[in-house]
Amino acid sequence: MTKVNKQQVVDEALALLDEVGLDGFSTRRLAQRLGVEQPTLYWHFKRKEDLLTAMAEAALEPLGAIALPSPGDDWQQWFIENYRSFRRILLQHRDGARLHAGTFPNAEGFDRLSRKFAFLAESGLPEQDARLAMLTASRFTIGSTLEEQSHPGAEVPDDAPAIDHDKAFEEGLRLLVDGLNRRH
Amino acid sequence: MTKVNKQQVVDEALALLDEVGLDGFSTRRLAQRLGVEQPTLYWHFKRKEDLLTAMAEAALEPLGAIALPSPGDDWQQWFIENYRSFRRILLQHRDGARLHAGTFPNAEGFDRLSRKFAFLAESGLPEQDARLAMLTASRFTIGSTLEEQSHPGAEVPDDAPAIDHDKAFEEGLRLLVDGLNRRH
DNA sequence: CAGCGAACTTATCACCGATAGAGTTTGCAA
DNA sequence: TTGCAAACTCTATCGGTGATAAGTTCGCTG
Repeated sequence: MTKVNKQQVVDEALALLDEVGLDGFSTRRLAQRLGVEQPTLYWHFKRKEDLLTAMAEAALEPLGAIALPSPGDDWQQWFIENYRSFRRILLQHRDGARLHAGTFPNAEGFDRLSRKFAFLAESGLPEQDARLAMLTASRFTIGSTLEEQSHPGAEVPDDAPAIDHDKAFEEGLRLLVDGLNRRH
Repeated sequence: MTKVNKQQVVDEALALLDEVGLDGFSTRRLAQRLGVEQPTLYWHFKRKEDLLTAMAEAALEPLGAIALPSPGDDWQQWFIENYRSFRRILLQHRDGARLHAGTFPNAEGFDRLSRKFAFLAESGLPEQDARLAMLTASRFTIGSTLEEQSHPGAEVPDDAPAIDHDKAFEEGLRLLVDGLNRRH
């Protein structure tokens, strides 16, 4: 009788996700990986969705290890680097964007969010602009990573515009910052 | 033996989608709605995913009815109105953003896309900026609508920042245009 | 009428998320 | 040390899902 705890379940779940993708992800496969019968998972998580939520939070955890901005920092540089990190973390796991999309920030994430907002405000940005920029950049990032992780199979049908995702994202962020700059 | 054609299937499928959402959408429910047995659908579409693709294209069809820009038009106004329309169409159906995400533009959509791009270029925007702006706005729109259509059930947990989606989208677009303007 | 293909049916598969309820292990208290 | 309760896992089973195979009917064309 192998015993597992929540943390093990979530860790193994993310590993399974990387192997089979979100569509191939099932409680049965996960249970097999853990050397446990499938209904066992339902003791740890009431519904599959709860497990997915825990996975999404765990996947986003590296974001907590990134230093928050300090009052002296250059806000533009920080802004870009912040969403660059966000993107990198979403891309860390297969279907990471889909997994994350439609998730509420937990209490900790909320706190970090308000601190970032305060930093931008202290850097001279009007509150409204700061809030807007963060929301816009966040949605842009999610939209970008989501598209980037879609259709990883079927190659672009021949005509192939072949987007350079890294470049497109960097320049998109730059465009947002330019917009902020125009408003001084 | 009721007979159905592809168009009927897609139409009824979109109606069903609006009722039950993408997660509740099954071939059995759709078949019942059409007065037909479930495997019948597999004569019209080889896989469920093919049906979903057809649905996504049909849902986007109203976009084809929107006039393309004319050489004399104001590019800023057109740009904003274009993505405003895109958003409105994605919001037209329940889970419309999820349905659309990860879809390739078909030949017709591709043609329209290149015409829009040409219009921006003729309006004086550098090609690179035009391409970048369209890509960025598109991903921002998808990210926004996706978030907007998520968690339509569970109310924001109490602290409720209560985002005004319309306003957030409009201002996000404006920010992008401002960024373009800063580059003249 | 004969025949042929398009459209639909019945039957069935393997898999999925989820629940019920009984069994086992663990830790702590009497 | 015994005993009990909580933590954890098991077996068995449910209804639902996407998909396939093989047979049947419809409608047109020769």
